[in-house]
Amino acid sequence: MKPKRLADFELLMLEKSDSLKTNQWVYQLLRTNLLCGKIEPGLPLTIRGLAEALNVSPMPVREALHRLACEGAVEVKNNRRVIVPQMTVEKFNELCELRILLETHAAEGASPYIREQHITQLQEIDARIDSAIERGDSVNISLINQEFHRTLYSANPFQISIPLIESVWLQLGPFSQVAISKLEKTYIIDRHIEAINALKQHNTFALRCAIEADIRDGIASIKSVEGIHGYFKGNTLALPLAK
Amino acid sequence: MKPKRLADFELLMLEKSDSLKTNQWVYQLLRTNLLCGKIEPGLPLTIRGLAEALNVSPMPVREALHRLACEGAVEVKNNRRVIVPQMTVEKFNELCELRILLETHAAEGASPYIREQHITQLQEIDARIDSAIERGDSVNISLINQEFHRTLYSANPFQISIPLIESVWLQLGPFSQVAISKLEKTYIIDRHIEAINALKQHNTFALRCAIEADIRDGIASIKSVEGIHGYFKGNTLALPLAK
DNA sequence: GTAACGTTTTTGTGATCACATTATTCTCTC
DNA sequence: GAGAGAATAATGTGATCACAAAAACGTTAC
Repeated sequence: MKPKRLADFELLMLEKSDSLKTNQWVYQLLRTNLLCGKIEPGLPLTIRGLAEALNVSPMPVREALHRLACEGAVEVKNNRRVIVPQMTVEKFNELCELRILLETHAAEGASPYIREQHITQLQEIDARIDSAIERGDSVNISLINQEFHRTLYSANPFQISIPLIESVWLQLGPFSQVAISKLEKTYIIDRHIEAINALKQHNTFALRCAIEADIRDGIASIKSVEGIHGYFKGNTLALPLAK
Repeated sequence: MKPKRLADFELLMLEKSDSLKTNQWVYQLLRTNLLCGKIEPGLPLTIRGLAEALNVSPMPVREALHRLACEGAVEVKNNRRVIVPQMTVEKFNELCELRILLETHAAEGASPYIREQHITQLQEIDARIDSAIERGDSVNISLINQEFHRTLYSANPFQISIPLIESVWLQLGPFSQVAISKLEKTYIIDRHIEAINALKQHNTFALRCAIEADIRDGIASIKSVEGIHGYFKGNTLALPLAK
């Protein structure tokens, strides 16, 4: 079997607005594609290859890849090859624990700053998530879900943990998306509503619980995917590609 | 008063070994200087200026600065100017909380993997810290102290929170160092010994407590510095430069 | 047919240049 | 003398080129 190449992949394109610098456009495009699982784990990424695919010079791609490497979204091997990292069971569990640790903390820190406008904003985002679930649009479920969390934590004007949290998301993203896309039916208890209610009451403890439950639900969904173990690295089961 | 310029600063130099790529050398050099407080908060950093000071082309400096920005060590303003970020009271408190959150977690995760060799390694590092305290070498106290923590957490082979922790250190570093250098006498209860004892007994709870106490001691030292409020941004007190 | 070797191609890094944007400095006006 | 505006200098970004290291390929020997 021939190894997959970059050219074989359809990248999700974002149009480039003029206000956006080229390197930021490339960065966001790659980032989104990674989070959506469009670029699958193990695939080697080359500067020139991406530059050609995106019709830009190698320079902005170089910077974007370096930044993604710094955030843990891609992995630079000793050979200075850049690949999308593969997931192991241990890494997955640790990343989940870090999500809970950081996000419950961030939620607690945001709680005192929540105003009416935040509540309505969060409700609006939650409605969009429901709509995406309705359509079975797994990519947008993830993206809008992240928007919900980011909006909540950002209510704290002195927030500085969001970059750390986004780094964890980036490391979990590609794998989660691959797994979730195999899930026919997404059954969801709406923890976001629980969180919003906790915010209304300024009940910090209930908020922490809702956030933790939300994250754990997501983990449980992923773990419920049939044959999930085959998607982890270092497993002898057939990988999806070989099927 | 003329604003300080990059050229006015004596950079702590590191020799460049051949195995090290130029960009990594520049990165580590800048990183160390930031952690040591050699480059003071508020100072604007320019690519060409640093390139000239280090006798390299602008390209490796560009990459190093971008990476540092990604880690939060330097701040890119809207004007695309790069400066060493200034500390606020709120940011400082939040960073300290994050340190405790992440590092107690990392310590707990490392605990089951601790072997005899780790213990002796940690004891050796701790001895070097004592020696640095003896000499009053505040720069090395910080650097070796970080080595202690990093070594401990790295015992866990599935460790992935260290990059996050290092990011927090980088954000705290410049400010802490400036503050600590004003501290004549560093009185230290050796929490590291407490941590090592907890490790020997595989007492995870005691380990968490020792790590948290160690971090809180450091915070208390900084807060005990006379006139510390003057070093925070947005304060009308005279900054050390104007003294 | 398979493994080892040498050649060719590809890749990342560093350097240099061009350009648009932003600071800085100088000059003119009041 | 001080402030507004224009001219000049400096800066970050993107593009292109040169080079060394690494991967991919084809060839040869067994």
